Amino acid sequence: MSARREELTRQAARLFAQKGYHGTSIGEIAEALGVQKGSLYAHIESKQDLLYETMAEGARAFHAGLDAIPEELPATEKIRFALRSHLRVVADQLDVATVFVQEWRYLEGDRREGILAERRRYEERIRALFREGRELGELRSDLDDATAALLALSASNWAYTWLRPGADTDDLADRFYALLLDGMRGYATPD
Amino acid sequence: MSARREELTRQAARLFAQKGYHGTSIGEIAEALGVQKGSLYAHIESKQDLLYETMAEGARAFHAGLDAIPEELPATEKIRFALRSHLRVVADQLDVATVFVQEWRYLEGDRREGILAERRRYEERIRALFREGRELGELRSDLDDATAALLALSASNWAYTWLRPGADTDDLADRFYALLLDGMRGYATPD
DNA sequence: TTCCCAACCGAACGATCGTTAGGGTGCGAA
DNA sequence: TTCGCACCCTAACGATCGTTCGGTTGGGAA
Repeated sequence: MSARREELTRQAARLFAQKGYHGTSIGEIAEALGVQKGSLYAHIESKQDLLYETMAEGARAFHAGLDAIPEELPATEKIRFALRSHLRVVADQLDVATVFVQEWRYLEGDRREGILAERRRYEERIRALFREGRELGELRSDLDDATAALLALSASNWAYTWLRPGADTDDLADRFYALLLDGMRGYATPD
Repeated sequence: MSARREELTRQAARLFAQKGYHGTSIGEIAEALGVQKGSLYAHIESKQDLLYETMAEGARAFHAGLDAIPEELPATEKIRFALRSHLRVVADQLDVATVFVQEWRYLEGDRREGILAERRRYEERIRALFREGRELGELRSDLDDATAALLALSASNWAYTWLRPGADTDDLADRFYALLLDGMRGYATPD
């Protein structure tokens, strides 16, 4: 993929994140590149291509974050690292993450199913961490791990709306982690 | 507001939630009402009107939920009721809530500022509950209430993506509440 | 020096968009 | 019986949309 082509995808992701897929015209993307809109079709076949590529990049980034977590860590540590990874992806690739999280429904055709499958797989990988934590006794035995994963994933998925680039996402993830694991009540944190 | 007019707003909210504001055409809304698209302009002045009214209805519903929480309750109970209220609004008015949460950025003009102010005020009301809980000693004294509110609000705001109408939202809210307050760790729940 | 090819231009295409205008219909109040 | 009004239709408007196409350009490989 040529440098120019990557610049095109980057600008498209930026505009899709800012104004939405349907709210962004091919003309605007071309203008961001300093080019006539017809010229874009030397690089792409359709506007959908740009959406798909941004989504694929998002899926790749989120999964790569989980892949980097050492298998031998305790389940709770894996959860902590998963939170860190997720927030870091959002902060570092805010445009891509924003599009990945909220523009996927405008994907059409076969590609849509593929991306949706990647999204489901990501959620399942997170859920598995909580299940593992419960089964290994690191988390309470009566934990409803589906609800727990839902809570953590929901909070993470919402992050694109308030995370600003440059934030200390590791620290923030650790704060989330501490709240989720030990709770907010006064008596819940023995030292 | 006439019955026909309310039906129009309802259908618009449904389509905006399903296909997005820019992804929904006036023609589609008209078709849902069994009417020619030009006929809609006997009821509205512009497509923006429909978006604004859905947003305003969302703001009203979310705030009304908080208004109904008795002032004399302990802060932690208020938090539990706030979670119940939020999830109930999402489940009962899924279309309106979906639009309120993710289509606000397509609002234009003065109305946009008004709706944004209502969104900020809602977040501030939630944050105040956690602050109150900490100050009254119901929550741990070292609680980072901004982060705590962010965590709870993020999870709630994401609910429109997975909540299905007819779900037992009170039960789900209580499960979220229990996880947030007491944590997921094994030793964190004395009886 | 020739050739290739990625990149872009300029102009146009049909389709669809939100909106407007003028006229019609039927029902409830006066 | 008349009137007003809510509601709808048909037709068209200009604007903008995504996309196509033949032609041009410039720099690196041969």
